[in-house]
Amino acid sequence: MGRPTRKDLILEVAVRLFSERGFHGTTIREIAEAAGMLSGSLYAHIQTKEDLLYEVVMQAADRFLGAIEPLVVADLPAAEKLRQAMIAHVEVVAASRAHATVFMHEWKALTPERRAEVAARRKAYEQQLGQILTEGVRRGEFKPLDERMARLLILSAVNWLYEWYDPTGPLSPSDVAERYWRLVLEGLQPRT
Amino acid sequence: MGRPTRKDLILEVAVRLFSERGFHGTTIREIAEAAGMLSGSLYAHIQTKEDLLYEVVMQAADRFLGAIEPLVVADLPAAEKLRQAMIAHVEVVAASRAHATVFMHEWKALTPERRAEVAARRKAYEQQLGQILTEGVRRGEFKPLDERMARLLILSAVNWLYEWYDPTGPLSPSDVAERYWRLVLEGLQPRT
DNA sequence: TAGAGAAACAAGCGCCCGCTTGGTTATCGG
DNA sequence: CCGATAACCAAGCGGGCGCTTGTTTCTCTA
Repeated sequence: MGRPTRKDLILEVAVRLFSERGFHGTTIREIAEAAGMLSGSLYAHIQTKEDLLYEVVMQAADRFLGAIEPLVVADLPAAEKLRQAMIAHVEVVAASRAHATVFMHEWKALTPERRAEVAARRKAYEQQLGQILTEGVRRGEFKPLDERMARLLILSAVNWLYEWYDPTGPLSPSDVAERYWRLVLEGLQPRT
Repeated sequence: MGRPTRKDLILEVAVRLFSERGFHGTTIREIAEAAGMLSGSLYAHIQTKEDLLYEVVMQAADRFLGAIEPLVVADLPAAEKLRQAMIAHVEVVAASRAHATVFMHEWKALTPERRAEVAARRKAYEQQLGQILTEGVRRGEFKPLDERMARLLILSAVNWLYEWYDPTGPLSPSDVAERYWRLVLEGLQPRT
């Protein structure tokens, strides 16, 4: 964790531009200019443009996975695990919204091998979430439910955050997560 | 109506390629080849590459809006309106998954004027959904709730469909919509 | 303060981009 | 079977793309 290197600066600039214009919509010259240099100078720090995308996407994957992994094995009720997992996820989006955007939108621009690598991380994340749900059903904390659809509903909610969540707005990450969590647990219907 | 024109063929090819590789990741020459002609021949039918994107995105917007609009004014309970709106939305995704993908991913590649036009359609759609929710709360069909967050939860679920839903799989559009609808209405928790 | 290593520049290569132009072919009603 | 019209081809323009090469400038330490 030393002070930021030039590479860090370039990655920071790249993730911002990729999130705004997409990978194919961003040129090496634009990245270089935003980093305060000419395009050729970039290549003292990177190999290819796609390497930049790969590093950004893997950084994002690590942040999301790192947020949920310690929770799954914790000794907590499933509903509480779910709550904390959602908070952690929103916090990652809040702290790295550009990363989240690139992670969701641009990973398909990677080469097949790297795309497969990212797909594996995605799957791992989904399985962690699925595990919380399965455990909750087994413990009787959740009703018997369509585990896949419930997982997809929650995943959709958190994966869509990058489209609208503004961390400078009135809702903190835990506000958002708590509200989603309540909605998902209790539903829209009044208790009869 | 009438039989498909060359323009229709080109749009069909374009939406497929845009959905697979993105707008900036697709070249005019690729579209032309997939349509069985050379790149110059395309320009007998279109003005610019971006016009193609615009037409595709507006087609998608019209399909989604056309699916929800007749429902909002119908004389039905709010929960039933919501159910039918979700079914209609999933059916649009099932029938036009490539359109849905381009609509969600590529509209930011449009010029500012056209992007604003699309944003207005999106907002209109969200307002229709919000209206159903507000009405449901007023009628006592839904508990008093955070209307914005409930709207975002449902929107996230249906807007994420293009990422995973396979219309050739075992779940029909109404299967998917019904399951989401039940989850959203009833929540994960067992009735105590 | 000399010199090494990191960082950036200047210039440009080969390629593909979106798009244009001028001419050729296929189709079909009269 | 002629002529109009739509559809397409062949060729290529100007420009921007990702990336390379050879040189210069900056910065820190010995």
